[in-house]
Amino acid sequence: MSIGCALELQKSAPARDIALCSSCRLSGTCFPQGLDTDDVQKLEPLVRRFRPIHRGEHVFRTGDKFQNIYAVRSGTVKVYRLSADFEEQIIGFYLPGEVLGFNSIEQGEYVCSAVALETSSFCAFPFSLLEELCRCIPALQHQVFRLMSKEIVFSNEMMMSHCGKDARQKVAIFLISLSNRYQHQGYSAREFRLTMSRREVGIYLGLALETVSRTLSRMQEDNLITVDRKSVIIHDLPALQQVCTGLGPDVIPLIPVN
Amino acid sequence: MSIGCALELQKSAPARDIALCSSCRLSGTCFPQGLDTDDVQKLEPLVRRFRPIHRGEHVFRTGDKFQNIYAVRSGTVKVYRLSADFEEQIIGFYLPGEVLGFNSIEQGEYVCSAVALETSSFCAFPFSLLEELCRCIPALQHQVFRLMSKEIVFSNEMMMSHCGKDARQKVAIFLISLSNRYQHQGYSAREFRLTMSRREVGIYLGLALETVSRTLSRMQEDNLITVDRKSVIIHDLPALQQVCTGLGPDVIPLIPVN
DNA sequence: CGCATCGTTGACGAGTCTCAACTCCAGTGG
DNA sequence: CCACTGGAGTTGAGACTCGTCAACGATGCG
Repeated sequence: MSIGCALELQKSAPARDIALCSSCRLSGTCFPQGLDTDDVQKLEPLVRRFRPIHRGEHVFRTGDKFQNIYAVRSGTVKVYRLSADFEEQIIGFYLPGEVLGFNSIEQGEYVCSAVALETSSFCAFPFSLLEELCRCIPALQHQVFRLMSKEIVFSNEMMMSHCGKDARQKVAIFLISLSNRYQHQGYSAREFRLTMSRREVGIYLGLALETVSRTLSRMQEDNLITVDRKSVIIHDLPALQQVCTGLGPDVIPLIPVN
Repeated sequence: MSIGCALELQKSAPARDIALCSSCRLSGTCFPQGLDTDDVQKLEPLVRRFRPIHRGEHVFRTGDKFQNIYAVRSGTVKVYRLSADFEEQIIGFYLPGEVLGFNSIEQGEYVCSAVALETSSFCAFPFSLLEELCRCIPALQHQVFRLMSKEIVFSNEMMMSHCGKDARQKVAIFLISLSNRYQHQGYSAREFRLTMSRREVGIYLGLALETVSRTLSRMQEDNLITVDRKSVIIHDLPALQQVCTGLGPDVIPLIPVN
């Protein structure tokens, strides 16, 4: 069952003790960002909240009618699709505070599938209502544009981090991306769980799963990180960042990585 | 000189015989798409048009204040930036009818540079005015969302076409992407010019320029294409499409590539 | 407890990068 | 008109990274 159905369920069974946008600690990266209290009040009635879903359950599937933009409240979501030759392709992993579904506006149906990698919860924003509200609240419209712009930038970054980088650089970039994103939501930047499998990391980075495994082991030997199955501890973040650029540890970049 | 300055110039020197949106043959992929005649009339006064720029001239540069979204009227634009280690990274090539600048909304300044690869012309849409107009014209707001959504999808596609593909597949995907995009604007799908250098193709695809050259030569040997310097003729489009998927020529894909 | 899945590690080979030489072409100036 | 020059493109040879295949260990689930 995908969440579309769960959403229907929720309508009849009203949400119990689920935080409102106004008191949500993730509102700094989600739609309410930049809105004043008044405008958040207007946004509130749009939001659909419902029970968490478990690992393996889908938020939506390729071909489902596009209705909602989803904000991750907790957990991790893998967004993927199957290529023409039935290989899984991974578009991205979405962490708490991140928003998914923007890539399906044009088609009018979801162009990919979204599945929970662990128990996860969401807020759903019906897109047609969001569009209407955008016309009344300039700050909301701007925020939607900003979020979509951010998605383009992120996708561009990913694209470029696949170009001309070797396995070690790719894995370092991936770890630092996760670290930054967790930190941004108030989690630890140094210590987190890889909620996805080595295979999934490999697909995402364009590497064989064995290469991912080897690279992580190698980084551990070099005292950059400690890996134990799903858990990762970053010991030397600056060194890891230098790995990304391909610069030696003694070279100081003049242009900061943004 | 970047186009920002050219824009100022244009204000004093009014456009001569430059087509309006209502009569523009590219309006099917640009902002006017889906708007009725009335709404296009309202959009018209926003648009800034000016003289073509030459190869090597910039439309904007990294760090410039973000003001306009640009639509390519003719020519080719390379969008790029420098990485932390001063390597050129190419975000994309933009052809007539395509729209650039969406990735800079969030920062408020251009996060990349855009340079003409041949003599090229543009329409500029001041973004703040566009936002305002979006509140009055629902169809325009929806179109901006659609264009941005499309940009996300395209970037996702690029990302995935770098994953787990070998050089031959990457180059085939690149050629077919160009072919489709030219065809969509009424140009030939079979015959076109590669306005970018082998080096630039290589950077974009994450390959060495020698590999690009070798791959093109190899495709010519296989009678898939003819390459002569910048000119490309595609002889066997279906075969080229099969190269993309990695499927043999005798395997019929059940899911059409969209 | 058995089984399936996930992750690790090793050996080998294919594919691509690097380095280098060479050709071709456009533009420049004599 | 031609020689010169620099850039772009092609092609070859060797080195190296990474993918593939395989075996094995660890973990989690029924």
